[in-house]
Amino acid sequence: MTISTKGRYALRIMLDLAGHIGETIKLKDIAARQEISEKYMEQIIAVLNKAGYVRSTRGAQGGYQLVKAPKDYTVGMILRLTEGSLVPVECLADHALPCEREGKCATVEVYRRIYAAVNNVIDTMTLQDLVDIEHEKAVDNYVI
Amino acid sequence: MTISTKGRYALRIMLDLAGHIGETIKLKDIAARQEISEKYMEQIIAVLNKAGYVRSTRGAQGGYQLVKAPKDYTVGMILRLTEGSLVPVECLADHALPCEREGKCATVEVYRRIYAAVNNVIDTMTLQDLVDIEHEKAVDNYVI
DNA sequence: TTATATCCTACAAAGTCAATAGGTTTAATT
DNA sequence: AATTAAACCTATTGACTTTGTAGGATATAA
Repeated sequence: MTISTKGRYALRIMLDLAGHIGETIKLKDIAARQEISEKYMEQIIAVLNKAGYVRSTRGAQGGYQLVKAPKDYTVGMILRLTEGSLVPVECLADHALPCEREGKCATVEVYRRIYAAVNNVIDTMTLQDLVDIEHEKAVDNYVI
Repeated sequence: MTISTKGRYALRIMLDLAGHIGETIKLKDIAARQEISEKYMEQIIAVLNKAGYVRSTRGAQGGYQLVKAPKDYTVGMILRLTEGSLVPVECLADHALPCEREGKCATVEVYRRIYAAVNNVIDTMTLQDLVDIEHEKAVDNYVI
């Protein structure tokens, strides 16, 4: 039931960019701030780029920026893109071959509910929510 | 985010036993009904046995039975036992080493909510619920 | 005593994860 | 024009996990 580094890093990359709206940010800087291997991040941001979630500028002084506003990216969009489907069992996937146990399998109801609960969380949180949480945490740190 | 066969098979084994209360059921029969490798099931039911979720009877005419009533086993108990913790990220585990990013990491809030949502589902469903769902499905099949 | 069942441990094939490595292309700067 | 800095692309690899298989040892009913 774990979310892999790929999806988690993707979320942190997007959140980092969301914290620098209007700027073009180099991977090297994100890698330094987030303490993630730059080479590995290249592969992850390539996916975000191809999906049109970020825009890249090549060459010296190049980098990345978000295409849309942070509120326009749900956590679900980012995780699904990078993790693939978040189904707890294969038979719930869109492309799944029909399962012959379907008509009598009671346990699938467990997985349906888990899936719905997870989707509900990730589809109702946006990058902007994470930016806000980050700011609250920064304030907390200052006060304490 | 997938639940492995180990946890899924454990749930099906427990549900199978829940459908035969008062009887001592051989693994061979469960394996046949559930279409799961008997040898693999041995390993899974050994975990359930050691945890005291089932009682075994050795020798000829032996087998397994539930120790308690189906309503007394939550899905969560069974999945956690066989899958291990269901945390979406390691840092949320009980035994986790403190994360140095804790104070500023906003994304962990996503995982906290996912974890809570999953726990809510699996801790509010019992084996008895699954038995009931199975019966409903059987009725549906008859009507159609 | 035989048949039948659980119990135990080792092993292995296949797949996935999490990078690492090494280059190519593009574009700004000098 | 040459240099530098950045994104882009693709292959490979080590470690780990998953999903079983295999082969026997032990216990008990008939």
